[in-house]
Amino acid sequence: MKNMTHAKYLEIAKIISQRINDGTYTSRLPLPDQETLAKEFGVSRLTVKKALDGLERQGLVYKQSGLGTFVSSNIPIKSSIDSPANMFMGLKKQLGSSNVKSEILHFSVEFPSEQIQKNLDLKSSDPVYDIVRLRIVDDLPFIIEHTYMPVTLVPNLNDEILHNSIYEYMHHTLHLKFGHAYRKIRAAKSSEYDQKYLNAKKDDPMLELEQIVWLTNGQPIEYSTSRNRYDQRDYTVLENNRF
Amino acid sequence: MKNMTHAKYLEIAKIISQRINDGTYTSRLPLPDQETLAKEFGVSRLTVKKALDGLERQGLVYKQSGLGTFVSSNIPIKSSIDSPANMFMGLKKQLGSSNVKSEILHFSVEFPSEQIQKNLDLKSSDPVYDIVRLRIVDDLPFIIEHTYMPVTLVPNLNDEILHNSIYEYMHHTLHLKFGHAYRKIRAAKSSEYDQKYLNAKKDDPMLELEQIVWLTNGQPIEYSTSRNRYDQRDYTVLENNRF
DNA sequence: GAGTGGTCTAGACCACACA
DNA sequence: GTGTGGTCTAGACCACTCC
Repeated sequence: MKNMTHAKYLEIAKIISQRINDGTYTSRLPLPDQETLAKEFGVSRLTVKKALDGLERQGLVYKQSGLGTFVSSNIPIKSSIDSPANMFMGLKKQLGSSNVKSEILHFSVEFPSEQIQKNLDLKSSDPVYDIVRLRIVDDLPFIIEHTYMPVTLVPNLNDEILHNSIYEYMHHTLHLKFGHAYRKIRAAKSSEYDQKYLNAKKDDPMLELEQIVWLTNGQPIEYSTSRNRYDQRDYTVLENNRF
Repeated sequence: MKNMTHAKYLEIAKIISQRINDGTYTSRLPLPDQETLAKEFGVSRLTVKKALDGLERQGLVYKQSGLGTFVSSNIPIKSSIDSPANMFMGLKKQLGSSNVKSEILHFSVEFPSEQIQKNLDLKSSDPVYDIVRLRIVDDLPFIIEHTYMPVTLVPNLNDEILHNSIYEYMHHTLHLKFGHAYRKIRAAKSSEYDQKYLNAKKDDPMLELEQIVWLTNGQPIEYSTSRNRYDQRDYTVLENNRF
């Protein structure tokens, strides 16, 4: 079947990445060559290459023309407060089984300001949600998210969804698919809001993420800023020199 | 010629991205379909697709199966202090024609600490450079970079190179090629160093980038931390939901 | 020379959007 | 149905690395 979601190259990438995880292929050593893998999986060499290209962009392997494909070495500076900046998921999914709750600090529908019109490509007559949530992880205040979304693209948003996961609602109920995002990461001084809800001290630096997220059809779906205390989270980027 | 650096798909991607820049293809409108582009460039459809895949990962276009390929809309929250976190280049190249100078605050060769051994995958007997530079842009202090590099991989480093561009030396003289990097971005309190050299006030937050960079052959080439004042720079990530 | 990954083609079929 | 992008193949040749 040539279905996108069951594409052979995705299956093969999954299998190979499992083999890297379970130690079948080990760090700094070469994988079997592409022809051999193609025979094993009963596909053409190009399909194997496509799988390996993806894994290379994700940093799991690297290739050297004329030599082979190798498993990347482990990353020694990973830590528990690392949070991938290159992901499309809500806090709940990102933190796995952790206990994530949300307190709604503000929830309204408004006509958008000029800046929000620009950021979400809207007319002044297109209403937007204006949402401020305090996300609480393991009963400790963790992050303040201020989110704007067009009402027409995300109908019927309500308190219950806000207390759980907006992302899950968008994906599983509305079947919206995220395409790309532009994220900006900066340091900032703590505001009264930060001090009140995140227990930040007056001279505690804050880490802020500002982003616009687009759907696969090119429409902006979200403009938001998220702030956390400097000692509770950092953002990581895995970058790759491939086209 | 089937040379990597003159690959057809790279040429085509370059031409298409120029056409996006000069307005031949405009925002939110479809490009010619892949078959038409293939005929125009005298290549197979797959080669055109490969070019478009790359441009899509870079956020310049987005594709919709069954509909076409479209030019992404402009990003309305770009600002002058934005600095792409997903790039392999030194300050000089990144800031273009700007006036970048470097003051050497520290330069020594040492045996690596345990942490540095881990970060650069070295033995305790492999010497490393320990470099601290203050980067000055348009005569204003901008960023403090603390860099460790293995001596064997970057021989003959000297004051003159440090005053100019280490990256240029690595690329053009040593012909080293960067493969991937893991970067960590965090907020921090200002240190005495920051206050002395970057004119940070005591309660000014700092933005810190910590990174490991690997060559295309899997060897770690650099471990570094860079700090700037919160009001002088932010990092941006363009992220993409593609494999 | 032998073995590896990189590029490219021509052709085929599938999935999806829209009329 | 028509037109779009997505996947996949078999085969070819090239560039690079090591022996």
